[in-house]
Amino acid sequence: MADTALRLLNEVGLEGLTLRRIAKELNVQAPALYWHFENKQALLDEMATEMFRRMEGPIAAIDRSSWQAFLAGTMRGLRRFLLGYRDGGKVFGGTRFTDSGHAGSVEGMMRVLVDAGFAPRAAARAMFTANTYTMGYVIEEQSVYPEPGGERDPAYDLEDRTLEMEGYPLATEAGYEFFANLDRGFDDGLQAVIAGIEATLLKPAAGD
Amino acid sequence: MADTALRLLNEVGLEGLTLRRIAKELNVQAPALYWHFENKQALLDEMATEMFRRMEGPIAAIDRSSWQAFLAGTMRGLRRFLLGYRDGGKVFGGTRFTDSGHAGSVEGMMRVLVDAGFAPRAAARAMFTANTYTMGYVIEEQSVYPEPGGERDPAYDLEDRTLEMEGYPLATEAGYEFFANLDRGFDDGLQAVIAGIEATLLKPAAGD
DNA sequence: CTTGACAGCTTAACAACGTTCAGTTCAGGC
DNA sequence: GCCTGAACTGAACGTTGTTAAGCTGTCAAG
Repeated sequence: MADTALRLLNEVGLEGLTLRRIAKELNVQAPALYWHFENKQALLDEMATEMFRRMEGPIAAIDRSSWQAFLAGTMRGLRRFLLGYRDGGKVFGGTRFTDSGHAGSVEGMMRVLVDAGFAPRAAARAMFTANTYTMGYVIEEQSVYPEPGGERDPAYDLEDRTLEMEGYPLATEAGYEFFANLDRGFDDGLQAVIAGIEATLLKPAAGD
Repeated sequence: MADTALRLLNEVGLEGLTLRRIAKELNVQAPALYWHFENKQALLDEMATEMFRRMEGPIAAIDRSSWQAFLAGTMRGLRRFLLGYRDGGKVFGGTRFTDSGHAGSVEGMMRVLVDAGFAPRAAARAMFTANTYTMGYVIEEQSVYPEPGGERDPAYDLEDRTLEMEGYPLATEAGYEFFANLDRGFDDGLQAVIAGIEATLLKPAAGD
C-alpha cells in the first residue's frame, strides 16, 4: 500500500499525490484509506520508512574496509536512492520513521566509524554532517530536476540566469558551477566534507 | 505585504499560512491578494526574497579578513536568520528569488574567496557546499524545534528514542549527539565542512 | 446452522483551501 | 462630468483532507 503510493509518487509528484488518487489506484474509495492510516502524514511517514527499508540492502553491501570509502559510498547511495523518487528529498527529510528498524543500520554505520578510531560522539557528528549535506544537496537538486531522469525545470535555465547576472562576472560563473554537472558537484562537495571530517573529528586534539 | 505574511508566518506556521488568513490580517478579502500576486507560490517566492534582503545588511558587516571566518560567519548568520522564521528553512529552500538583487551578494562572497586564492569554480563549489550543509541542517533542526525560540517537538523526545534504541548502544548515544545541543552540533559540522573546503578546494593539485 | 463480531469498505457530507470572475468603489486627469 | 485604471468585494467552483454512519462479507463460537 505504501508501495502503491511510492509508485504513484513518481507519476504525479508530491503535490499530485492526493488520497483520492491513491484510492483510485487501489480500486477503492478515499475514506477506505483511513482504515489503514490515521491520516495523510502517517502515510507519508510510512512511505519514508519504506524508502529507507529499500535502501538498507544496498547500503549493507558497501565496502567497509575504509571509513572514507564507506561514508562516501553510503552518501552516494542515499543520493541515488532519493533521486529515484520524485520529491524524494522532501518526502524523506522531515519525516520520522514509523518503526525503529533503522536502529540496526545506524548502529552498523557507527560501528564502522568507531572501529576506524572515531570517538562515538565524533562518529555521530560525522554521520550527521555528511547526511545533512547530502539531504540538502538532493532537495536543491530536485528543484532543478523535478522528475527522476527527467528534464530540467525551465526556471533554472542557465542562459536566462547569465542574462540576469550581467555585471557580476563571478556570480555568473558560479551559476555554471552550481547548476551544471550536478553529479560531479555532489562528489566534489562530498570529498570536501569527508576530508573535513577527517581533519576535525577523527582523533581531535586532547581536551575535548 | 510580504512583511505581513512573514510576521504571520511566525504565528501560524507555513501550514496555517492561508490566503484568507493573510487577507484577514490586512483587513481585506482573500481574492484581493490576487491583484498583487499571480498565485500563492509567487507570494512565497516574494517572502523568501524579502528574507534574503533582510539578511544582506548583517552579512555585509561580516569580517572579510579571513575567508574561513567569513564563510563561517556567513553560514552562522544564515542559520540564525532562518531560525528566526517559523519553517524558515522550508520557505527559503526550494524557492527562487523574485529579483536578481542577490547577484551582488553572491559576487561579494565570491570575491572574498577568489581573493583568498580560490579558483572561481572552486569558490563557487565551496559556497554551495557550505550553503547546502547549512540549509540541510536548519531544515532538520526546525522539525525538532518548529517554533522560533519555542519548545521541542515531543516526537523527538530523547528519552523515548533511547527506549526504542535498546540493544543498539552506539545508535543510542548518536541520538544525543544528533538532537541535543543543536547550536554546538551546527558549529562542529561547519568547522568540518570549512576544513574540508580548505583541504580539497583551495589550491587543489595541478591537473584539475 | 445460526449468530454475532469485526475487518474492510461505501456513500454522503463537512469545512477549508486556492483560485476565477463579474461587478463595485474611488481617486485623478482631461 | 466623464473616463480610466487601481484596488477591492461577493459569490462561486472544483478539490482537498477528514469524519460519520451504514453496508458487506468472513469466520469462529454457541
